[in-house]
Amino acid sequence: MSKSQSSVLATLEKAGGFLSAQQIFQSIRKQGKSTGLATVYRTLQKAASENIVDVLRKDDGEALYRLCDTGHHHHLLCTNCGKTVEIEASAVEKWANSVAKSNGFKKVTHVVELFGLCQKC
Amino acid sequence: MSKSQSSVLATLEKAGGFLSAQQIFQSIRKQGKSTGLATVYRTLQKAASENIVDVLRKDDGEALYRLCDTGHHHHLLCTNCGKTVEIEASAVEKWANSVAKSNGFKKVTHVVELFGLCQKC
DNA sequence: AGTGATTTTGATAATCATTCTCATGAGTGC
DNA sequence: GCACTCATGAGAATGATTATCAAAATCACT
Repeated sequence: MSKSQSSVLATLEKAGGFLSAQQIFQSIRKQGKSTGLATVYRTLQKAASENIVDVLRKDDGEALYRLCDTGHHHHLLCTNCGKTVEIEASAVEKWANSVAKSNGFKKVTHVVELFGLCQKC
Repeated sequence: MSKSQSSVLATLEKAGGFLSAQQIFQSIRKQGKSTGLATVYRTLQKAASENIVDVLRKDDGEALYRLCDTGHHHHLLCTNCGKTVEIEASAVEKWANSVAKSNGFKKVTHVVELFGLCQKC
């Protein structure tokens, strides 16, 4: 892991929540370190494909990233306060794959997100 | 409702599934009708704010739209040709509700969509 | 129908996140 | 030091979405 790449992950770790690629880029620059957007995106892509970070999208389509060391999972998001709960859903994974297979689809990905109001809200 | 606007909704109705704004635009043009991207987006935005259409986003951030007064179900969508298969998923419904309840969430809705390449593509 | 006012349209330009390109630089082994 | 590989990052390219704005359609009223 190169220095540039660990800056990206370190930034995410320090934030402890969701950040956009652009925010990460600016944050690293503000620390005086040299980096480029391409590197940030590359690192994030690789980390996402290795399930090191979680990706989700804001309403306007911008991607947000967060460190997640718990493998593939989904989210339960409070639509009021933004609180998120990570969900284990191996049942859903299996279901998605079998549905895809029985319809002749390949390279299947899935989106499963739950929304609601948490206890406080 | 103007003629242009109903073309957009009619296209969605005929498709019965998710379409991107770009697909809708091209589909209307292929029918020989005159339209512009701006109009398609405007119509879609308004319809979304009035809860006439559902919006969700593919992995790459592109927005997909669907008329949303049809009964609740999910889709398996070909990311290449746009073919959609409707999926019965009562198992997923139950799972979503139980997950929500065990986390103290109320008024839960969910987004479950599968993407992949169909046999032809 | 005529007229002036208001709304809608759609071609085009602008924006913004993301990806691509490629010359440069850093690191590694010999 | 030297050759070689691979990551880097500046800038260009891409693609969806949004803003602009003049022309066209529609409306309200006579």
